[in-house]
Amino acid sequence: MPPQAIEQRSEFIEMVGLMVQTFGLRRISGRILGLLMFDGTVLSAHDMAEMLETSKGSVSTGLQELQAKSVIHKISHSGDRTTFYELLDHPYAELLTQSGARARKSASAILETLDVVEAEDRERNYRLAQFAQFYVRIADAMEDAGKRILATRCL
Amino acid sequence: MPPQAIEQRSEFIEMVGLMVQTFGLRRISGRILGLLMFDGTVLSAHDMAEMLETSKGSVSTGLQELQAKSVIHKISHSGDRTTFYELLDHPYAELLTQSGARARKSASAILETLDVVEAEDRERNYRLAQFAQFYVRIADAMEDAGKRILATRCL
DNA sequence: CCGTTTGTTCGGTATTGACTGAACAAACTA
DNA sequence: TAGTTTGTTCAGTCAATACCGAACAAACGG
Repeated sequence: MPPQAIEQRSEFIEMVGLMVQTFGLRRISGRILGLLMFDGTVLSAHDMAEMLETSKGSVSTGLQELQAKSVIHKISHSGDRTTFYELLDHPYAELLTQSGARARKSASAILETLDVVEAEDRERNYRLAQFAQFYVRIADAMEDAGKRILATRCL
Repeated sequence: MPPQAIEQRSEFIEMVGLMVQTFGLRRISGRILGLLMFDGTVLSAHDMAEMLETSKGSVSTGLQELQAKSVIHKISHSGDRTTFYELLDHPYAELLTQSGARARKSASAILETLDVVEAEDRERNYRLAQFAQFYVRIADAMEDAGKRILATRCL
């Protein structure tokens, strides 16, 4: 790989590391994701730690996080004690689904307050309901986006 | 206000404080937002600091943040040196628009990498394009949700 | 002008949480 | 069984950053 390409790869990996933080993922998880996306290979935790110049511990927790979010999964070959990891087919749809679920949870938490509070203040009821609606909209939007990604992917 | 209601109010305020962190807002900003939503009143920075039992400095930066996000705006009455703040009519739509814009920026950053990298690796091109698509979908979804909120609000 | 009230700025502090690395565990080979 | 490779856990460290509060600024009344 020419030095310029190495630079591009490393920049991409770092960029993904920063970007995924929006979804509550660690930077290390994003860097692993970036590595897998850029190289398109199946990799062991050991190799990742070397390639990303980081500790095995960080990689281990990052891999756990990415598995919990259904972004990657394990692969094992018979006669080889190493476990490898690769990107799943629909890595992003799952992220969206989970973000949507979180938003829906926020919405119901607000509605719960609305239930508990005395109903006499109409304006407050309206404000809280609107706020809950806000989160419902986000949840819907996330789930829709997830479905759309699945749909286009299957073409 | 009965002690139970005070407890409910305070719980709601703290909850909003935590929830808005998803949007990259400070906790203090969310607490201010929660206060304005629950009470529905126009408040000065001084009063907020007292009510939230926090420093004036924190409130000041929180108010700046909320103004930057177009969630609240200043109000001044003639013959009164105090500046008050109140919720805007469409506080959440703007948050969504801005989140959408950020997602769109991520998408174009990925596409930029796609441009720079040698085009020979078809599979990589596909993976990166899919990743960019992911962010485009999110951006679209956020903007749609924003528009829908504006639409329902105007009924 | 001085005192008072209101609000901002900014250096210092405290807290959160991601990362490290060493110790441990597990799985395989010789 | 000892040795090697691979991976996880967890206590400790470090860095990022939200918050505090003191000093400052601005706006007004007396």
